[in-house]
Amino acid sequence: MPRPTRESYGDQKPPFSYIALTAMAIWSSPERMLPLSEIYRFITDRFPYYRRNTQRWQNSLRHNLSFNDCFVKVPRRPDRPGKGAYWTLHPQAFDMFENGSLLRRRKRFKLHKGEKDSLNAELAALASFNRAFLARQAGAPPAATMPHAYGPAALGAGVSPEPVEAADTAVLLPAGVRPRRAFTIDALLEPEPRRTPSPAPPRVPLALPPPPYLLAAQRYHAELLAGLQQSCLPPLWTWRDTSQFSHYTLNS
DNA sequence: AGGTGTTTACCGCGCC
DNA sequence: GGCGCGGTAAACACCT
Repeated sequence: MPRPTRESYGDQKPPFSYIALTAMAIWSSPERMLPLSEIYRFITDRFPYYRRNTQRWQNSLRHNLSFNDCFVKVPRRPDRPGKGAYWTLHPQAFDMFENGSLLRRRKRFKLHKGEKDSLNAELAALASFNRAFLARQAGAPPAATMPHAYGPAALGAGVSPEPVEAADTAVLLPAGVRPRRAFTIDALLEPEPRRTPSPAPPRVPLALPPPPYLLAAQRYHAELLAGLQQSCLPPLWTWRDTSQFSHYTLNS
């Protein structure tokens, strides 16, 4: 039997779940993260079936994004304003699909409470970090330092979820994870101690050199994403181009 | 206002 | 029959 291709679906419903479709969209993006509108666009571009009844399936898709721990909502960078956050995949969610087949899901991906709490704390901290930068940019009085003192290292996979008390706010942190640097605006504004170039440079070159706090925000964001995604692309998932999604598996 | 995100509830299906 | 998963509907809150 010939292997079905992307094109062969035509107006037929593709055999992929919303989770698989969303994973495809995220995987196929250069930064491995997309805003909701881009996920929609990926799907409607490739699968004509989803150009109809958009309200129905988009509601389902949003439900999946929120409901499944395999999807992680990453706050926008301050220099990329817009509606909604970016969505990416949790690094530990990669064995979700059997042999990389997007048709077969092994098991539902669920984070333990501790892991979920520390991830949420990290992301919430990034969001407030971004807000503080924007406030500074707007000329507001110097924004207070963040109440937490930890960095993106907390996102590493496979860490134990043992809770740790943070400064003035109880924040769950994986034990044994040392913050790369203090999570304060001032600390982040300091020159990088010794670091390779940022893994996620801005796609569009800026006309003017961005102010230091913006660079710091970008750096922090890149660090966080690197922590999230470095384990996202094991050799099994050799990446070529999105045409591979015309097959059922990513690594066939 | 409309898009985005969260949550709850219900149903159908396949598997054990 | 119970359970897990996927799909759908819907209500609601929040944000741009």
